[in-house]
Order: sequence, then C-alpha cells, then structure tokens
Amino acid sequence: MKRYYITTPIYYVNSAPHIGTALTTIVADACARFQKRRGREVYFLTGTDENAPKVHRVAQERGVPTQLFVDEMAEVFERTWSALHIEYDVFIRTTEARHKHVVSEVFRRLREQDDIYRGSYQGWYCISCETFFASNKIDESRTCPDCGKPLEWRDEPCYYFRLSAYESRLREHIKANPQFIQPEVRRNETLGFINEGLQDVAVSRTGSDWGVPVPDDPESGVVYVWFDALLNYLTATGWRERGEGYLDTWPPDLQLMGKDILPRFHATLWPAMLMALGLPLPERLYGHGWWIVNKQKMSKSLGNVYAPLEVAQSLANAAGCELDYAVDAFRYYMLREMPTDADAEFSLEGFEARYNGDLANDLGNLLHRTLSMMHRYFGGRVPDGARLDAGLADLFAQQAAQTTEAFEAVDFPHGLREAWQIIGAVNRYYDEQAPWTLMKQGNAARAGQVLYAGLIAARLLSALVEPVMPKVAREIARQLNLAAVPSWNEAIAVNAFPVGHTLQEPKPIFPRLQVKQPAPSTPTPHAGEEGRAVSAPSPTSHTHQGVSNMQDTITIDDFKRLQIRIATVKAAEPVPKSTKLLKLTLDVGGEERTIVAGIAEDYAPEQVVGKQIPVLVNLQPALIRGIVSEGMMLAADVDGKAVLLHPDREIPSGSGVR
RNA sequence: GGCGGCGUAGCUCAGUUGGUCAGAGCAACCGGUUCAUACCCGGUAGGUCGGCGGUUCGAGUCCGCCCGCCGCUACCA
Repeated sequence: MKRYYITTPIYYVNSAPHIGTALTTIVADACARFQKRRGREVYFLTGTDENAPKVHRVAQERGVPTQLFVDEMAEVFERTWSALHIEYDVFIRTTEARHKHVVSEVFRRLREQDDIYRGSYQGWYCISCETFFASNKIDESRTCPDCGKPLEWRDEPCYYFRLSAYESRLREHIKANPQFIQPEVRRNETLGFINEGLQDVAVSRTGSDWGVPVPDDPESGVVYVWFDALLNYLTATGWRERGEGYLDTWPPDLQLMGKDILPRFHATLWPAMLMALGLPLPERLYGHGWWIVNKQKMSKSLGNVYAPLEVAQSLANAAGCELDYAVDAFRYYMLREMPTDADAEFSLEGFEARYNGDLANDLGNLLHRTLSMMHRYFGGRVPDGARLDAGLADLFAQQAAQTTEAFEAVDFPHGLREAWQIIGAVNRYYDEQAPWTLMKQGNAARAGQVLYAGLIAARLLSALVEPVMPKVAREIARQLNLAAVPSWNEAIAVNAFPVGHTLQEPKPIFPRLQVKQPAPSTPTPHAGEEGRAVSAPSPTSHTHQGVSNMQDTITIDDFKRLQIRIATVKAAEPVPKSTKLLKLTLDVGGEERTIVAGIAEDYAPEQVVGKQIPVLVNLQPALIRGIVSEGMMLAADVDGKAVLLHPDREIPSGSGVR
C-alpha cells in the first residue's frame, strides 16, 4: 500500500527557523501524526535548501567555508524541529550527493527531449531574491523592486525550461482537480497567473559555482536553484536508485508551504517539470497564510521575527510549566490560530490567552478535576457499574468525527474547536449532575458514573490532541494510567476503563499563567490614531495627541517592560529627504544600534555626537525613510522643541535606567 | 487599471447548496457552584451581518453598483 507522503518546503539556511517556517513544519507534523494515528503509513519529508547562491554569499560574508556554514545551519534546523516535537522521516539536504545526481539526471533527460533548450539571457538580476527583472520593471536606481538591493546586469547564454508548453495542460489539471491547490484563494491566484501566459524559465545561472553544475556543460554555470530545490521531493522517494520502488511513496499526498511560493513555483513550475518527466502530480498543494506582527509582515529588517523556541521557553518560565508542554502549547497556538486564506496576527498576548483559556482552564482543568474526584471519592479506582451516558457517547462520537474531517482538510482551527466542545460538554455535565453533591447524598454509584464520562472524555481527547500536542497527549494518558495514547479508532470506545482500573495522581500539566493586574482603565483605540502612529517617533510627537490622559495609571510591571539604557552617540547624520530626522549610531554597551530621531530642527549632527542619552531599547523597530530605527531616544519636550537629557556624569554606555 | 478575496457583537472570528443564521470563543458586568489550576456553569451584547439597489414568498447567504482594506498582476493609450 502506498505511503502517505507529506512534505514541507526545504528551507533556506541563511536564517534560523522563525514562527513562519515553524508554522509550516508544525502543520506538516500535525498532518503526519494525524494520518499515522489513523493507521496509515506516513512518509514525512522536510529539509534544507543549501544550493542557493544567496547561501554561498552569506557564508562568504561571514568568512565561513560554505559547506561548514550549511552543515551548521542544517543542524540548527534539525535541532529546532526536534525541540518542537517534529517527527519527520527524512531530513533532506540539497547538498547531498544523491540529490545532486537527481538534479543532473532530470536536467539531462529534459534536455534530451528538448524540454530544456539553450538560449541566452539578458536582464537585471537580484541575487538576494534569485529573480530576474525585465528592464521596464526597474527604475534608474537599479535596485530590486522587491527587496531594494542593487541589481546586477546579466548577459549570458543559458538554458530554458519549456514551461510555456505546459500552460494549457496545467490549466486543465487545476480546473479538473479542485483539491489540487488549496485553499481556493491560492487556486484562483494560480489560474490568474497561468492565464497571463507562462514564459519559459531560465534554469541555469552563471556567476556562482555553488550548486549543481549544468551537466555536461559546466561553462553554463549551475542549475537554477528553484529547479534544483523542487526536485528534492523526488530525490527523497528514491526515484533515481529504487527502480519502480519509489512508487510506494510517489506522488506526494500533501505538500505544504507558505502562500508566497505556491502559485509560481509549486503550482506551475513544479507540476510542469513532473509532466515533462511523465510522473504523476501531487494530490494536494496547500499554501497557508503568513503570520503578521502588529499589523506588519514579519521581516528581519523590521526585527519583529520571533524564534519559536524562545517563545515556548518564555512561556515555560512565566507559567512554571515543563518546557515540553510549553512547546506543545506553542504548537497548539500555531494550529489553533493558523492563517489559512488571510494572514493572521501572531502575538504573545494571544498565545497566553490560548494557554490560560483553552489549555489550563479547559483541557488541563477538566483532567485535573476528574482525577481529583476519582481519588477523593473512589481511591483512584474505577468503580463498579460505571458506564457512559448514551447522550454523551453520541456527542463524543460526533465531535470526534467533526475533528477528523477538519484535520483531514488541514483545517486545524476548526478541528480543535470541535474537539474542545467535548470539554465544554463534560464541564456542563458535571455542573448539572454535581457528583460532589451526589456523594454527599450517598449516591456513590451515580457519582462514579458521572465521573466516568470525564475519564472517557480525557482519554478521547488525548487521542484527538496527539497530532497537535504529542507530549501532552502522552501525559494525559499517563495520568489515566493507560499504556499509550489510544489510536484514533480506539479512542471513541466508551468502555475503555475496566472496573478497578487505577488512576495516577492528578498533576497540572499547564500551570495557570498569573494574569497581570489589569490597568484601572483600559484605553480604547480611537479612530484615526493609527494614521498618526506612522509618523516619525520623534520625542515630541506625543504632544500632538493632545488629550493624553493624566489620570491613567500603570502598574510597576507595566513600567518594568520598558528597557531604557544610556547610549553614547557615535555618529549622527541627517536623513536624506527629511527635515526633522537624524540618523544616530549608538553604542548601547557593546552593542551598536541605529535609531532615527526627530531632532534635526533643534540639533545639528555634530552637536549630538559624543553625547550620552537615554534610549528606549525594546521598542518595536520601525522602518522610517528606509532606515530601520531600533529604539527611541528620550528627550524633554519644551513647546515642541526637543531638549536632550544627559546623565549627571560620564557613565558606561548601556547603563540601565529605572 | 485588471483579476481574486475580505468587510458579521469591544476583540478574534464561525456561518455548507438562500428559509430557527443573527452565532461561538475571549474581554466586561451580574448571578450560581465549590470537585478542580481564583476553576467551572448560567445570564447580560439594543450587532442596520460595509453602503445602496435588485432577484425571490423569503438573502450575511445570489446579482449590480458604490465605499474601505488586503493579495496577485499590469503599469498601458
């Protein structure tokens, strides 16, 4: 029987995993675990894309041999995934010999059958984006329209893949197979892209020898990194060396990725390559949305990139919960809030709310109160005559079925909502039946029956939740004293606990996070405020807000969130095309920072160099006039004029202010 | 400009093929309960389902136009 083959993209190794790559990988892992639980044999592939010229360049900039660099980065990815409880079957690296052989062979084959032909290319190329731009798309600055970096002029012979030849077949396939591209937005987008006419794609690049050399023609450089990268999915099945054996895995059942690489790569170039090879196409391509942070895209230059492990670790620290469960909580949050069609907001507050609400109060507390009563009333043993009320049995079965359906559709937010209804139902059931009252009335038999529902629910939930929170599932099973988390099919059994079955002592899995003291009056956002917020964060800007609320008080904890340090101004220069802005280079105690300050009307650059000033250093970075401002200087505001503040005497840069 | 999508309670969002669809969760307020991790349960939301028309016996749910936001794409005469 064919294995369920699921893939993530291979990730660029020039930056560490963030919550975006974590999302794709966690979704893939949850899908893989879900399929396994349902009894399918699964083959789950992830890996790293190491042949990109950009990777080579980054390594060179850091003065590290490229192979060493990619080795280290690949390890960072593997370690991160392992820490996030990702259970992949293969971790592929495109620098592996077996992959390079596949790339060469595919290239050769397609060239022989004239799907790849020789031509030449002239145009502007962005190394960072690995993309060519037509002359009419760029302006005189000759910078990349996407990333703003300088473009290089390329004029060289090169090989083309005959993508245009597959235009109508691609369109027909997409139209005939609605499940092929999901969600629907991406499908429409892809069809739109195809309908504008597909151009042949340049599949060789000169200028860098890092990558797979064009076979039999090394003069032509290396194979285009996307052509190379997409083939990893084929390599991993053993297509080249296993004869027909690879068909136990091929084609992929589910290929997951971010929405950005779906329409033009995975949904056009990739299937066209497969058509050219005469191979079956993937069953389903799924492109999820992106995380946005404070209404902005995550980007390194904005500095709003979260590292998944740090997020989990900080929760573990704050809540006093085991790291494994904090990691699972992070997985839960990723999947519960997973962006599908549109992008979705990622926030620590949202994460904490899910943790306290869904995990501590709902899931954790239900297990805990059930086991507590079982121990208090029945010595931790399942009493005689306990069985599940029929109404609840039906509801459990129904919710499990809904969860299954949603997980199958990669709709985790929906599936988890369905599963959580079981918790609500049991809590209500407890409330109505009040086993504590039954005990006082001496009706232990009935009380045992009521609590039995909680045991069955907890057992069922351990199974339903396993794809999302594997360690938590195991811990639930352990507290229930089960040998293992039940399989998906077993989980719905309603007579799972024999009479006399002993239960472990309850232990909170998710210690509740202490809620911060709420501010006396919660400021509500006013219309129009956002428009002003984008103005340069000059030290005087808040005076324009006018009605600042004097009676608003904050807690000491609020204040402690502000990190203010004394910085020494190392350099200052006016920001071009602005009248109020100075770009300051600061020494913040061994660390150099750039900030943009709105003081140019009051101070000349040379007046501030060497000065020591207080700076809010944990302000969210902002892009101002093309400069990333990593903090905000503090100054007095005298009728709209900035007046610098200095320490009483010279002190070390980086000294804290409180 | 073209194509696609979105705009539903303070917040985050569900709402298959038009007829208990005006909902859930969170936040807030009130009440109940006490087995439990200050937890759980119940109640309270005067939401013109972005606006205006239309189709229909009946429309968040279909059609047209408009406004606002987003994505892709094109930057022409």
